[in-house]
Amino acid sequence: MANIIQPTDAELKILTLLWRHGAMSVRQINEKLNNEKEVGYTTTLKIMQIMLEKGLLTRDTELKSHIYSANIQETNVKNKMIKNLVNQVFGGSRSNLVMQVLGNSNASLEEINEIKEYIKFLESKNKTEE
Amino acid sequence: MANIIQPTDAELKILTLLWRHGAMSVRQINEKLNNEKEVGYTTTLKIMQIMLEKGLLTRDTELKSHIYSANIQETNVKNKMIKNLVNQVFGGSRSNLVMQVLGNSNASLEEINEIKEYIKFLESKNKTEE
DNA sequence: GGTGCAGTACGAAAGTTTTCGTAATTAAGA
DNA sequence: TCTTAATTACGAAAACTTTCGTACTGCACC
Repeated sequence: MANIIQPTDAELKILTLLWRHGAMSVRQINEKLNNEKEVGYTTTLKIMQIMLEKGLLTRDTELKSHIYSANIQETNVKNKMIKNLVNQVFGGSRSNLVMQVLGNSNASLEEINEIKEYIKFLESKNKTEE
Repeated sequence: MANIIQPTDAELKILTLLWRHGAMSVRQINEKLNNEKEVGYTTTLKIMQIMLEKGLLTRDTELKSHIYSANIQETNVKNKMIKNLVNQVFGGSRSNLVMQVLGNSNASLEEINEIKEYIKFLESKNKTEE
């Protein structure tokens, strides 16, 4: 399996938009980015061209305005980022991370219930597999 | 409360060593860093001087070789990093992060049990507070 | 065919972080 | 006191990311 590259901040924002909304032109991405923070069109274009080089994106050049797609799996990137965080500051222990999240200040009852449900689901899934 | 600065990668490594092992000289930090990856002594020194300026560290200059301490709480930094990750790629939902961690490949039974225990503890703590 | 508009390509500047060379400083021992 | 070794101070280069200006391209419309 190819090693997952850790995207930069700007790259991550673009990937997130593509994961969420599907393939888009530079113009469309740039407009969405501008909802949060003003950024020039050619800036966005340049970043996306770099991402293309790195293999983070692919594009369809049929039309005049090229259509870009993410070429890296959302789950993989997220897992990679979690792994980095866990290794950097949680001594490699994922449960330490989870406990820090839950223990922190205002983990709502709702969130905790959601997680309990999910654990139940995982456990039932494991049972089935045995 | 003062706004927590997000430390850079190099800064985070140094903070982690100070949190884990307590106050140290630049020489000592540099040696520990070199266990992982070769880095020049003056590089480490420079980073630590910058961290001092930013207020991330304090130092005792009594002795010739200055002794540095972390001046920022481990928990605060970790929470800040979690918050950033959650905002960047989990749409602000902490439970999404937790579920991604748990659901990922090989969350061991042991880890899950650890987390279940912790949730029980949180719930009992809440009950007591009511 | 010429003009204008929207897009792409690309180099280079600006900003940030990391790295390191070199000079200044201090302390200890000959 | 002089020399040496370890340390600190500091500027600047190197590396990486983001930003943008400008030139080039292709197409539609007149």
